[in-house]
Amino acid sequence: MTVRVRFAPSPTGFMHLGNARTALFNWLFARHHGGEFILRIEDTDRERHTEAAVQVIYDSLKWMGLNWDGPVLRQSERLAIYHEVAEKLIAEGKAYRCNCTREELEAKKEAMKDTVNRSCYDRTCRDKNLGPDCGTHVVRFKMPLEGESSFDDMIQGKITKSYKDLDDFIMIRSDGMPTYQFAVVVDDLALQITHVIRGSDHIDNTHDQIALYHALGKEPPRFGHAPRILGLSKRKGSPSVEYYREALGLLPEGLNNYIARLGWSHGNDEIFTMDELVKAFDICDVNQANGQFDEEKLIWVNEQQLHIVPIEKLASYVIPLFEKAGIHVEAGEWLNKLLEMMRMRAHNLNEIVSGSRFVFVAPETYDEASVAKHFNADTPELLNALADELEKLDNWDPAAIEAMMKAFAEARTLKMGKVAQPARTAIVGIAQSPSIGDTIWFVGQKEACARLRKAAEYAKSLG
RNA sequence: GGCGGGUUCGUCUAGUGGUUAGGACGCUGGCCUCUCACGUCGGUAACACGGGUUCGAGUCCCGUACCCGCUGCCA
Repeated sequence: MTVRVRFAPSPTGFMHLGNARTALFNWLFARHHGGEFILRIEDTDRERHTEAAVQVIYDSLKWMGLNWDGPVLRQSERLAIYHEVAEKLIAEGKAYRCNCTREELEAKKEAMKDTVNRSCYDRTCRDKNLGPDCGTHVVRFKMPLEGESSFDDMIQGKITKSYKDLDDFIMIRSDGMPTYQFAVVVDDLALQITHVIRGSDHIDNTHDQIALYHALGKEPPRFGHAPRILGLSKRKGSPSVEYYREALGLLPEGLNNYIARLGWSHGNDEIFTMDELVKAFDICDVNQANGQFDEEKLIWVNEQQLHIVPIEKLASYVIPLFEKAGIHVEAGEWLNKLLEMMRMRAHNLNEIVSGSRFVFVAPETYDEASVAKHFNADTPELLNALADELEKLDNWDPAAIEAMMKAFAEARTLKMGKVAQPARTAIVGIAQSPSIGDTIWFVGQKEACARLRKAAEYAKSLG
């Protein structure tokens, strides 16, 4: 039997990190077992979903690299099937029509308020055998009254619940739309889903769903309920893939790696490529306990991925960000070299762009602290002399530039820092940049000399 | 309230009856060094609590506390 799993989000307009992890776990499970990963849009709540919201799901999944198999299923397009199944269950006495009004239900609930178990519908209509002509009505599932429901969760272990705590839940609403609880079973059956991996907030629903499978004479799939991610408040904007991607300059590999490790582990391993994740992922190794989201660690994991992704891939991530910053770059050897230089000192994609800016744009101002620390009365002469030397250099190469500067410093009995730091400030605008040879090399001979001379003028103006 | 789950450093976690309770993030000290970083070597800090079972319990059982979820004609 080939493994078939699905990710079934409802289109809310953004991809919540918790949902993203559910998608990842499903995808990893499918790829690990050579199975299929199906995408289904849960849009039975017609008020809430829009096409733009559906597009967000596609975009986020694509960015994360979680490609799905086959066509996307839309619940809203399958109304007829739900009714067919509901009618069949009614005919078999396994479901029934209920014309209790919302007001009546509300009143009953209010009356039951102080009783021991106030959570269930009182089953007024259960044995009335109401026909389709009973007015406005819903269709309810006829839950067994005695015994207990139990299933072996791939993550949580054995979970048991007594039928007396289970409700005659609604399958079809009075407006004819199926409820999630009902549609999910019909759809998972139609898609021949073998394993359902979802958030632990669905644990209690599972008993209802299994009862439905039994009523339909079908074998339920295996379930795996992943713990929740805590601490994703809306405080900093919506806790979504889109938000963190931009705010933190994430690589998909970084997000995936972090999110996978939150609630799942593989010995002491921390950093995984996507291939390694697929190989190592086992749903049984997922934790039962909820986990606290830790942005600091996300940042660190992302940084580690920044260090190891193939350089061409890194280039493809970063080129659009450069464009956005008004800097045009093209893929190629030169860009790769720049990225190799920057990736180790940047913590994320955004910092690669901001840290590389000096290569393309001359500083307009000089950082105050850097000037205070590295510029003095000798600086104009020093920078001009250095520019002279640089101009004479006919071997334009980072190592040669550095060697020249070392010799330059030595000739003046200065330490390297006394030359490199003023030069760096002059060229970058701040005394922080990659190694001085690389820094100058990337700026280019002519431009570097110009910046040195310009800074010399500036230093002179300081008096 | 009822029901279902959970509980190892601040955080993510390893651990499946005998360990100096390990790793990672963070924080912190040193080294490296032309700066910023990277890296590297150290330090910091945990078995929620109370009862059992056992020669021996973070590991098994029970209770308490706390946390999460469900209790919708939301998904």
